Amino acid sequence: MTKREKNFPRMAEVAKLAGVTVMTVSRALRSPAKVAPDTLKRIRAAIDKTGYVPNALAGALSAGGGGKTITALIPTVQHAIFADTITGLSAALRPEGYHLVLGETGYLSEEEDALVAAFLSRRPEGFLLTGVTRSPRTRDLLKRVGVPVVETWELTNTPIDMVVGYSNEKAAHEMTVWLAGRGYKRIAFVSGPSRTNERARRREIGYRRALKEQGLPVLKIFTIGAPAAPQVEDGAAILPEVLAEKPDAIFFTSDIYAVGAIQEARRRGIAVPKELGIAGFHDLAIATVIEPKLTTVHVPGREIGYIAGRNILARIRGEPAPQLSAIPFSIVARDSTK
Amino acid sequence: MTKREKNFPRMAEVAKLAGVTVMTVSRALRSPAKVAPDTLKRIRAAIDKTGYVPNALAGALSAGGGGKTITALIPTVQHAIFADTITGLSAALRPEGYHLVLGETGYLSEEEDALVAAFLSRRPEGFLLTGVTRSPRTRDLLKRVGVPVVETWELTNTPIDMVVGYSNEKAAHEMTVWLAGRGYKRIAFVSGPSRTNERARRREIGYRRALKEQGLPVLKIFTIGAPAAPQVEDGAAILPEVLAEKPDAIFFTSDIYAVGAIQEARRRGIAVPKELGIAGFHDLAIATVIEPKLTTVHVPGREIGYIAGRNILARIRGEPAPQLSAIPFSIVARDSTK
DNA sequence: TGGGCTTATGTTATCGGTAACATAACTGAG
DNA sequence: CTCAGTTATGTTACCGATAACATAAGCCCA
Repeated sequence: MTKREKNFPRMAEVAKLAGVTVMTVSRALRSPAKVAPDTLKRIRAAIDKTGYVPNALAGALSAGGGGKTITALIPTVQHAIFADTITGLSAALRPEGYHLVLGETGYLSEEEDALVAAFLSRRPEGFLLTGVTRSPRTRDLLKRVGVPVVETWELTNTPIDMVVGYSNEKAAHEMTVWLAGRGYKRIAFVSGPSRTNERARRREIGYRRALKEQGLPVLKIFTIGAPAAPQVEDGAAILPEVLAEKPDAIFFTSDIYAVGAIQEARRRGIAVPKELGIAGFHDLAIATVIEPKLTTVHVPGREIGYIAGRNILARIRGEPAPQLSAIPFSIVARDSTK
Repeated sequence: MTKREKNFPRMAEVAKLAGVTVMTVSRALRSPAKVAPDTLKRIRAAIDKTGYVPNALAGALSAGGGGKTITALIPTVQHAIFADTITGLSAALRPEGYHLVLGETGYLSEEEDALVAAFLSRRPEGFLLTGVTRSPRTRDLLKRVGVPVVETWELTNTPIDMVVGYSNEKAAHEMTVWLAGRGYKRIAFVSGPSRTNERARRREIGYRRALKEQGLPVLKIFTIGAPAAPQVEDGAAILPEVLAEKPDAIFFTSDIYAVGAIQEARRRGIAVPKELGIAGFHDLAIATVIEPKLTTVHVPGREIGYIAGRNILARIRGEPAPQLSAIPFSIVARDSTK
């Protein structure tokens, strides 16, 4: 790649073909009303002929703005809830002509730091980040440059800029209380990799608080290790250990684990929900495919993405946008609990 | 956004702070070996102090290249197979410092045309496209600009540039033959929205060819209408109509439909696979969650993305890359067929 | 000790556009 | 008929960086 773009025609070529200067072509593209109809026609024809596509990089540089892109950093698209978020965001962005640049952090905080810096160099006009816990360095950087930032999937009173999400603690609390209300006494909790996943951590806090309030025993808490997208097998593998605690219900921080556990319970001849209640989190598609259908917490992945997108766009336009948007979750009672 | 970027510090500020010209800063960043160790230290300090992040837009413009981005256009991230492709692509790109710009076409060809043009303005260095059928306008445009393009999820002898995928026709053919081999005589076929989904179309062709070869009757072919990501309910809803054809097996173009059908069959008291065999396509996670576990065609979503990424990068570097990469699929026999 | 070579840094032009101002041609009212 | 106001287009400077070339020290060996 030396000093000239591949085969992209430039505005200058269009201009020459139409017998005008580049400025007139530029105007024809961004404010056609200011160009004589006849000239406009010639320019349009020239654009067609050359297959000209404006260079947004150059345009943005000159206009002094960003490139009409929003950057989203999520742990992985493999997880349906984040895919939902992306779809929601994408839906918010499209009508305004904004593009989505996607980065996967693999649940790794260092990776997020690296990606923020790297993506910043592309001068996005906004950021969607997952979670609310991050390195001070990244916080500072983002604050300093003053780009609209939405943190998602959790709430906090001290966002970098804005938050869109729900309280994972409250959600887990609510589910635990609900389970207690169904008569379960020994409710176990199986967490995702809490070291790298703050959402899992908050859920554990909510679970503990609920047990204390209800006067129920806190059983040994199990944590699934791998900092990656959850796998059904993980849930199956951990079930035996959890059973050693003699729980009458198990609350998993992900439907995926819960499904694995149900399958494993079936293999072991344990009746769900008769002998053992099982609850998940997220309300994924598999929750209604597994038999018995899974009791879980429905979380609004798509709305989070959409609202986040709307808020970022509002900020860009200089309109007011809420610092905190709480999106409601809900308990979905199905057949895996009594 | 007037004439100056928000709060992003510029190289000039770093330069002043370090007591050098911008050129020296630029060098410190891209070829530090050419800068005196002492100067380098001062520059690094200045960068830290200012929180400077290079403006890749300007850099790319000047260097005459693209912005180290690859654009991927997929129907939707909602569908796990495309999420897989994205993950694979992302994995290939990351080590080389390339960024991924994502567009969702919603299975709409016109949307794809619009997105290709829009994304082209960002001067990506490569494109990943889904499928091999597209408007001549888009084909021409992409050919003309000479950007590396990989078309995916199908094969063709006349790609715009490169293809990475497998033959959907062959895959469906193989599954149909396999079903015939298990003794099924009246094999029905339920297609996804074939008007907007060429993959579904090709699978139908494979299915028909197999039946003809096996001397089996072609039953009425059912097509699920909505041009969107498949839903479990669609499969359940269509089952009664399909049953009117008295099939002894049904081959769905997606696991998602197949799962819905299995659930509906259970509701109706039809024994799967005893009275009715059911097969899907894609080998999604739900295929092993549903009971009986689903017989399906395993397709290599992640590999497709990864290989596509590798090929694009090879092209960018001027290395040879295969015009056609066939990635193997496989039949996965489980319990939903006899 | 001086000219050739290396090393470190600066200068100038340029990437492909757009903002702001300048100018030329045309319009219409007094 | 003239001059102000409009409309259509051109000129110049600049966005933030990098390539290519230029220059100034420092170094070495004959």
